[in-house]
Amino acid sequence: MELKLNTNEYLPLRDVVFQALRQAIISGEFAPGERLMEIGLANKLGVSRTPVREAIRMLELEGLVVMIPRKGAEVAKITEADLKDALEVRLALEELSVELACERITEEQKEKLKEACVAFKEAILTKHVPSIVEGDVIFHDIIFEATENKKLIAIAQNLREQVYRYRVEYVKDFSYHDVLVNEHYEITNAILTRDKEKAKEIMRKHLYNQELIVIKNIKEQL
Amino acid sequence: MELKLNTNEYLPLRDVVFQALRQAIISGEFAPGERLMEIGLANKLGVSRTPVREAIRMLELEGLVVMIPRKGAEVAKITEADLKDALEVRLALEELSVELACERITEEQKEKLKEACVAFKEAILTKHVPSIVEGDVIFHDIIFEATENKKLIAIAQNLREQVYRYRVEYVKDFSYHDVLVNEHYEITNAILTRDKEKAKEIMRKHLYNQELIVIKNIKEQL
DNA sequence: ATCGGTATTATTGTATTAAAAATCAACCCC
DNA sequence: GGGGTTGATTTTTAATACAATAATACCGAT
Repeated sequence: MELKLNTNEYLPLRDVVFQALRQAIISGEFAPGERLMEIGLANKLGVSRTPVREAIRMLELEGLVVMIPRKGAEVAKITEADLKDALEVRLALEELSVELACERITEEQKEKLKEACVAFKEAILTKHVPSIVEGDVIFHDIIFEATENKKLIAIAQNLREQVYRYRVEYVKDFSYHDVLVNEHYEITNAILTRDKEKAKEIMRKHLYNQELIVIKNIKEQL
Repeated sequence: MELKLNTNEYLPLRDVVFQALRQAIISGEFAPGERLMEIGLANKLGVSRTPVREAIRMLELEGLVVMIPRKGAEVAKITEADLKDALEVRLALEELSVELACERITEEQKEKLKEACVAFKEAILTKHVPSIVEGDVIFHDIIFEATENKKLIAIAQNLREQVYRYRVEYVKDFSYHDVLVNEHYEITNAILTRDKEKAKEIMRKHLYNQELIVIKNIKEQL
C-alpha cells in the first residue's frame, strides 16, 4: 500500500512564485531596475495576482525588489554602497562562522569539509565558472552549517543572495585561482585543528581579496 | 508657498497592518504560540483580508510569525536555542558596529552619544523599566547609525526585534544597573578616542553579561 | 510649435467571492 | 462503549471584481 499519498510535498502557490521570481532575479533573468508587473507575472506563471503579490511582499523584505507606492515593484539595483555594506557584514559573519566552526565542528562535517576542498580544487582545474562558484558556495556552507546556528545561517544566506549576481565576477579572474584554492586548504586545516585565530585571519584575507575584485568589477559595470 | 504637497505621507494599508501587528507581537499583546486568524485581524483593524495576508507574509519573513500551511499563522515562539543563536549573531554585529563607529563617527554623532549616555544614567536613577530599555536602545542605535552601514543597521534592528520581549528581563535585575551605566561610559570614551580594540572588548563584556541574564530568565520562563 | 490641461489607459491597491482543506463533533455500526 | 466515518463549520488559499491613482496621449489655445 503506497497510499500514504502526497501530504506534504505541497507548497502554497505563493512560495512557488516566490522561489521562481527569486531565482529569476538572482540569475539575472530579470535585470536590476526592471519593472515587475503583477498581471504579466501572473499570466506568465499561470496564476492569479494574489500569490504574485504575496511573493513580491516577501521579495521586498528580502531586499531583492523595491516597492514604489502606487507604482509597483522593480528589481533592486544594488549600488556600490549597498554592496560594500553587505560585504562588510558578510565578512564579520564569516569570521564568526569559522570561529564557531572551530569550536563545534563534528567529525562528519570535518570529512565533508575536506571533500569540499578537493572538489573545489578540481572545479578550478576545469575553469568552468559555474562549477567553481558552486564549489565555493558548498565550501562556505559547510562552515556555516558547522556553527549550528540557524539564525546565522539564514542571515548569511540572505546576504549571499544579495551579492550573488556580482560575486560571479571575481571567479572569472583566473589569476587568483591558485590563491583561492590555497586559502581554502589553509582555512580547512585551521578548522580541523580548531585554531580559531588562524582560521579567522585567513578567512579575513580570503574574503578581503574577493571584495576588492567584486567592487572593482562593480565600478566598471556602472 | 508650501505647495510641495503631500506626496507621500501615504502608506499602503498592508504596511499599516504590518506595523500594527509587529508592535502587538513585540509588546507581547499577542502571546507566543497564539494563532493569528485573518478574518479576526481584518475585522479588528477595519480592513479586508488582503492587506492582512500581505502583512503576515512580511512578518513571516521577519521571523515574528510562523506559517503552518493550510492551518494559518501563529506568533513565533522563540526557543532557548533560537535566542542563543540570535544573541550570538548580535554580539558579533555589535562588535563590528563599535569598530566601524570608531572609524566613522561624526562630531555631531559624538555629541548625541554623550547625551545618550547621560540620559541612560538618568533613566537608571528613575528605576522605571521602560525608560531604561528605551535609553539603552537609543544608545546602541546611535552606535549603529555611526557605522553608516544601512545593511548592518537593518539586520541588527531585526535581531533586536526577535529578542525584544525577553530583553526586558535583564533590565529588571537592578543589581547590574551601575555596571551597565559604567560600561556605556567606557564604550563612549573608547569610541570618542577611536580606540577600536578597547571598544570591542568592553562591548563584548557588556553584551555577554546581558546574555547570561536573558538566558537565565528564559530558562525560568519555560 | 509648445505649453497647459483634460481625458484615457494602464497598473496598483483593496474588497469580495469561490474553492480546497482541515478541524471537530455527531452519529452509526460493530 | 469504542472506533471509524461522515458531514458541517471554520479557515486558509486562490481568483476575480472594483476603486483609486499615476502615467500618458491627445487636443486646443496661445
